[in-house]
Amino acid sequence: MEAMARWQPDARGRLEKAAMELFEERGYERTTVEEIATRAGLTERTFFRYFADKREVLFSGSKDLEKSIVDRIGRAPPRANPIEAVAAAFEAAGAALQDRRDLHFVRARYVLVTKHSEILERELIKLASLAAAVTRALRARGVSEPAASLAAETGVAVFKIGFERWITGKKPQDLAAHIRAAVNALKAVAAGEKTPRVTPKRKRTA
Amino acid sequence: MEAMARWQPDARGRLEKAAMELFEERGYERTTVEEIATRAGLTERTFFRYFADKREVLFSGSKDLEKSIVDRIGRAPPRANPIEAVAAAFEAAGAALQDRRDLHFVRARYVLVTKHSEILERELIKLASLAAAVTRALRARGVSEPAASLAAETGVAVFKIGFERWITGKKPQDLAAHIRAAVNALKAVAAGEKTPRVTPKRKRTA
DNA sequence: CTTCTTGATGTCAGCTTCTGTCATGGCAGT
DNA sequence: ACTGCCATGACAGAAGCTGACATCAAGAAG
Repeated sequence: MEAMARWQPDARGRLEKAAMELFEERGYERTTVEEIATRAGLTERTFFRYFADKREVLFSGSKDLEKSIVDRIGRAPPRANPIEAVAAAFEAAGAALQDRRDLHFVRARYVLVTKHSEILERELIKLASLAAAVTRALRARGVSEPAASLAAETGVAVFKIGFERWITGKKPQDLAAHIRAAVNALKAVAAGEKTPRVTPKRKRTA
Repeated sequence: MEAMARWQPDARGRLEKAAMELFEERGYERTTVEEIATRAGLTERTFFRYFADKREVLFSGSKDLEKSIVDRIGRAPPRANPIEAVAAAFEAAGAALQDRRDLHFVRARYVLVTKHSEILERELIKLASLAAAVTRALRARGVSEPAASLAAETGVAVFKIGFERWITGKKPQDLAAHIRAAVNALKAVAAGEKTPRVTPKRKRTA
């Protein structure tokens, strides 16, 4: 018989799993860190050794995403223009995300982000950190400022919008395709394309 | 003699002033809400009646900024293309900000935002809310999605970058000019301009 | 003038998040 | 067997934030 290890393995993973379960069962705000830790067979104190705060338990994937994107920018053809390099990197990262992550998890997490501004704040700062990393990657390729920052920021914007349209979309289209579409729309907008005539939305009554 | 009013006027303003003073004197983290309230001649509980949380005391101006920008988009010439309308609105708002706000305050606040990720998070969600408002304003003018969102997001990106370059700049140039420059750079980048050859930054040693 | 209502503030108890500090006890290397 | 390591636990406490109720001057209503 295997000797009992002193501790169950993968404390971090157990905490993440327990957290998502409880957030889905009771909602984010009505789940305390103590409950998460207990379900994972640990204590509150240990939770805070793995995660800087309660929200952080939802963001274990963000380092991978950043690394994947930065790496792809580093490997882009030497004289590709910044927008193309960034667009291709985000598109590929989108495809990877779609492949690797459970769709149920991605949806549940998206609901949490949209429903709780506390979590949205964290999401936004992760995206800002991603933009900063992309900026550095572009600078390393010789792109000057402010072009590097602008390409990075617009890349993130395109990713956000593509992701949102993908996850809320009725037909299960490809995330990468949504991102590509957003890039193309951005180019058209930035080129000063005339506003297509469309029925204006009714103004809200103040 | 004037009868003493029961309460000193402008509790909110006193709280904001006390907060900025203490943040400059001791730093953000080492200032408690109780200290802020006491300096303003109030109690902690009253602070939380005026501000949803400790960070919010630094963001009284954000509603004005949003309103100013949305209004200007609403008043742009009827068939202006989205990017131009957005760019003009942000440029004008930048000029207004520069006119109306004390430079010392703007700088001190900028330092706080860059130094404390907690505050940066709040700043970013305010900018996201601004982008959402700009999107709605464009939609009301008949701009379709995703063009409206993209124009709004890039507008915010341009504002951020213009602001940053203005506030950290050596020569006290115009904020509006920085924003205008960022818009132009963005157009060039989005048009797929060739990377200008520039000395690449040294890579960080991992 | 008296009474009533209102609204900004105070008081207090309590929860949750997050941190510092020290204790515990298997496990690995010697 | 000894020893140091290190993931975890235990505990106390600060700070942020909330709900409930009390206070009390300033008008409004009568």
